[in-house]
Amino acid sequence: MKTRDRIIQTAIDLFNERGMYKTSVRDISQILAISPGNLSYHFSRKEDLLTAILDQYRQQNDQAYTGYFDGPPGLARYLDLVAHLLRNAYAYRGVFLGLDELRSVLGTEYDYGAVEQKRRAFLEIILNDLEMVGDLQFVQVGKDFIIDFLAFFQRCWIMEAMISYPHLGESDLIHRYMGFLARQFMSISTEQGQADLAIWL
Amino acid sequence: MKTRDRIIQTAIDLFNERGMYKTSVRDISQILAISPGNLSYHFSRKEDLLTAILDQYRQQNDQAYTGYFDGPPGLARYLDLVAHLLRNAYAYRGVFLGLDELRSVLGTEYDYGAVEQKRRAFLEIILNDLEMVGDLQFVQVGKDFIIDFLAFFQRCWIMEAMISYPHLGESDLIHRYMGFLARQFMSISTEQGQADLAIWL
DNA sequence: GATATATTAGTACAACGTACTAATATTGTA
DNA sequence: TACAATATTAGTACGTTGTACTAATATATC
Repeated sequence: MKTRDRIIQTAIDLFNERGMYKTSVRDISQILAISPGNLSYHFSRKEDLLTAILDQYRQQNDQAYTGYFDGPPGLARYLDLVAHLLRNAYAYRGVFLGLDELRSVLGTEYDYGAVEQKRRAFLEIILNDLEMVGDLQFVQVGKDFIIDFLAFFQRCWIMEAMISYPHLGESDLIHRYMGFLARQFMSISTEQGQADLAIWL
Repeated sequence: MKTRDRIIQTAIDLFNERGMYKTSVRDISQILAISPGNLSYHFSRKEDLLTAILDQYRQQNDQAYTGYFDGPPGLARYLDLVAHLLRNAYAYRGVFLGLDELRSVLGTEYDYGAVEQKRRAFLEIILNDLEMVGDLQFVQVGKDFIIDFLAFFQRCWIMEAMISYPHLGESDLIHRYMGFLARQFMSISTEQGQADLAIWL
């Protein structure tokens, strides 16, 4: 394993354990038994390390999405996708709690408006498909609202989870928040779709 | 105005402008034209300053709640309360983005589980009242889910707002997120209640 | 096998949070 | 008013942080 990748992995671990602002670059280099200068060579700024971690996270998220789009649409498969995304976010939870530092990275490195647009476009396609196959119906609650809700939910659940339920482990959190999501979907599911919600309720 | 209060106010301003982790105690003391040692006298740790700011925030929030409970229950009045809470959170937005540092303060200084319980108890009372006066009905969507939703929404909206819509000002954000909330309430509002939602849609 | 490049260690520096001491203001009491 | 006790202030010092820099070593390329 290359030093660069070992740095990233160690950083993720420490961020999850202690939080970002309580993890120094010297902590990371000490655990890896390399010099601070070495780490500084691979990531001259701490923000560069953050960017690399975010890239890795996004890549894994994208894989999950393409995996979903490779198969037939269906509420059960979509919920599995979301659960996958939640697990992925949990694996990087330490980074998302560093919102403050994250923001300055996002502001400079990423065109966040574009990312947001892309995410919403995906959601619209998915919801349209689920409507088409007869799992969802948007009569009482509008599609636009559900898109807003899902974007909000996927962005923020991990922060609320770490603040409100810091004692819970991964599986408990996934169960709780998937249950929350499933209850929202109750309001827009057909009888056929509600069968897929059952396992999360 | 006492030095202690001036420090708090300046800190809030700088946190909102630059973010917490880009605001040093020396920045604050320089703006106030006092020595770092003076600031260190009032708040020996930066976390103490954070705690003081959070106390002030909570106090203003509590006032808003008691103001609501002093009057008759009603969906319109409740939405005004929420809008008030959102505006208050916006005023302290810089602090909430410092989630990482915030968490270590919350973990030590506050019994956050208790705060959470209290908030949910308030929400339950409010929703019961609104059901009683005939503004809400929980047929399609359960009351427990709405409580989860509101707790989630109130905790996290400001973070999503600062990430996704950093260019928007206070009134635009309030309008957007109150609209979001109102659309969720559509699913649980009676015809009578829907009249109160109109101004936020 | 020589040269160029990539990687590493070691160190230095400014800025940070914070602790400490000495000086000055303010307050309470006779 | 005068004096003691306390509260507040300024100034400074210390260890840690992110980061930049140089010199040394490993690896790759021809």
